[in-house]
Amino acid sequence: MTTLIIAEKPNVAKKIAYALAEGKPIRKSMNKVPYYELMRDGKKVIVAPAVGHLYTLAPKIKVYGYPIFDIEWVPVYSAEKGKSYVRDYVKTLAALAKQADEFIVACDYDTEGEVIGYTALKYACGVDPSKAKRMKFSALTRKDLIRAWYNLEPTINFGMADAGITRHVLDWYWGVNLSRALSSALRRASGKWVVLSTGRVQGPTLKFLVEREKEIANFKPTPYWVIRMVLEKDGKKYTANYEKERILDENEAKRIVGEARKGPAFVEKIEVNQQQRKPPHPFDLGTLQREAYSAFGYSPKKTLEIAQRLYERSLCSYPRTSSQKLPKNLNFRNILQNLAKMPEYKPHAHELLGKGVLKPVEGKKDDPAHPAIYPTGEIPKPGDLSKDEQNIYDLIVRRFLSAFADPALREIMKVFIRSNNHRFILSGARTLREGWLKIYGRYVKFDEVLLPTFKEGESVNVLQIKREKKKTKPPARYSPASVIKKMEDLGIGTKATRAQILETLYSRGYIEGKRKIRVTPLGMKVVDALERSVPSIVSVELTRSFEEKMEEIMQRKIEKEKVIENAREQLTRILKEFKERELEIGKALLEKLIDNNTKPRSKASKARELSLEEQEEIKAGAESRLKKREPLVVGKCPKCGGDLIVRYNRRTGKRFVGCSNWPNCNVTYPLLQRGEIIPTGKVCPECGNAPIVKIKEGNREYEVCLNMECNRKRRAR
DNA sequence: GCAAGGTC
Repeated sequence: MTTLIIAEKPNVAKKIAYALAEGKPIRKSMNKVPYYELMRDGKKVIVAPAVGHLYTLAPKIKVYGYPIFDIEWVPVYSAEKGKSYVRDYVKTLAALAKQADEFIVACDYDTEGEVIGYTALKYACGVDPSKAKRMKFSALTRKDLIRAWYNLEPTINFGMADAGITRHVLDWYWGVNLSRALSSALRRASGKWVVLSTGRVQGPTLKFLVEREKEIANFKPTPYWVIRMVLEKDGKKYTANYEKERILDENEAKRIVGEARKGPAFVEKIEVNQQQRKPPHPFDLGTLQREAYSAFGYSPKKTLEIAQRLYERSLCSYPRTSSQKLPKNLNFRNILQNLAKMPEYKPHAHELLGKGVLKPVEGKKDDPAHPAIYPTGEIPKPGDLSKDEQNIYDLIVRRFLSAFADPALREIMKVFIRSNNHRFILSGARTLREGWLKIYGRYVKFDEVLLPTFKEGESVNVLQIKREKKKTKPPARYSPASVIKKMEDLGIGTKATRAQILETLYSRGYIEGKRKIRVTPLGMKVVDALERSVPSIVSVELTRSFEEKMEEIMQRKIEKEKVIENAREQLTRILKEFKERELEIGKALLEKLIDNNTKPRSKASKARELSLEEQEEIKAGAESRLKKREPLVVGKCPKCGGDLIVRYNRRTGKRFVGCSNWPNCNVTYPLLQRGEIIPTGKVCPECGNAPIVKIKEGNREYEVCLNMECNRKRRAR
């Protein structure tokens, strides 16, 4: 008797083998694919891995037309580029199956896992899937795996397999046929062949990006006013805000300023509150992707790739997880002791080890197959990690450590200042006890606004009360990180595919912009065309209806053939109409202008907007993020003694030097727009008050006095 | 050449 256990991936095969072996399993390999042999209860057991899906759907007929419904399962290496490594896994499973007379599927217990097991049995092993048993476990611990071994399900879960197969078929029917239809329409109208695509996830994702684009295009800014009080205490200046944050009427703002100016101003009330802030929950993939984006500017795809490399080197746990919880039986103490071998984590790890009880915070989300992402305790050798890997590793380690740390304690202070019949609020905040911020503080930012001590009733030295005109802003553009979040919230795509689907939208030319995503005219028109002809493909409701059907199939309330047949009929109708209107749809895709909802922009404004955004992207670049908080100081202000710093005009993006005490001090100097600015610390000897800066442009360097009226000449260095 | 879903 030999039993073959099929796991979803190599690492899981290893874990199953080690859990079930009496003693140690023997690691062998075939076609460079690792597998394991062991004895259990007098039986020889082989544990071998798949690598995710080994089979995929492909059309039986290789002509590029539509509609196509005649599809079959084929090995992924024959259907997709870059998947040749899968061949070795299929070959290995096929060979091992010949030695076996009992088969057990031990893939993840979900619909995709069931399909992986089903197709592996049927096509790679050449055995009847109904002959196989099922190991069912929700954690990869020895205990769970042994329990699963002794409580084998007599068959695989055919309801789940059918639901999964149906999902594959429906996605293929809708996605491939509509992608072909779009591409064909465009070719009909333009004579050119451009690959267009859409699908159950791409469609709604592009749609919500388009909606945001339209909101921005249609946005009409409305003016409002804010009122501020600048006051002085112990020689320092503070700004208090009027209790009503926005005033929509300028006359009202004027009246309030006039009345408030009459005074007298005094401290009416002081409110001090303390807040405990718990550490953030352990990382699921989506949260790691967002954090890596905001800390380092990495795209979600890049973060997943880096995390996968760390995982392959055993430095962190499996990254494709939606769990925010750490397993209870994980040896936290051991991991902390190992992390303490690295100098940068040593003090933190030691402090936590001294706490006695190690109980991590956890988030709400869970994942049946994997825990949250944590460092395994394996230590990278110095210089082993690239900069990117080092960054992600640090993020994961610090997030893990801080989950065990004490809450931070914050103090929020509000000083209510009354002037005549009006009230202003001066707000302060500070951290009283750092707690987890000591470890993770570099990746989160809490305001530190220190206020001096005020007493209730004391009079306030008001320097100025003024109104400022502001404008409401359009909603912000999506970033790659916020797109992933939105997809999560809508429940479309999976943790493992969202980043990749976003990349597809870029590669189709539907969207552009590294940090602030803009929908291109092509992207706008694709959504417009689909909305008119196939509205369901840009709606999240399609995913919802798939899910309902899958649930019914799992519960054996409906047959998968029936669901597939229904989709086929529905699509046949839709695609027939699409084909009849192909030329018209293709012409609409070609139109130069975006649809009526978005105004065409003038050349000038478009050019300015793009360049501004590009500048913002560069400025907001990951490397400059930390620097941005510390502006470049080029000298002291001759008028008030403040710092002269390099600032950027919000509207034009052009740089200039201004005083850090703005708006109380209005000293500014123009700057050349090109070249690196290097402070010299010198004051101009000619005019005696403006700073001298060095400008470095390529290989040229020269020093200039910032004062335009000064006679000092440029000096080459 | 097309989807979305696993995975190295």
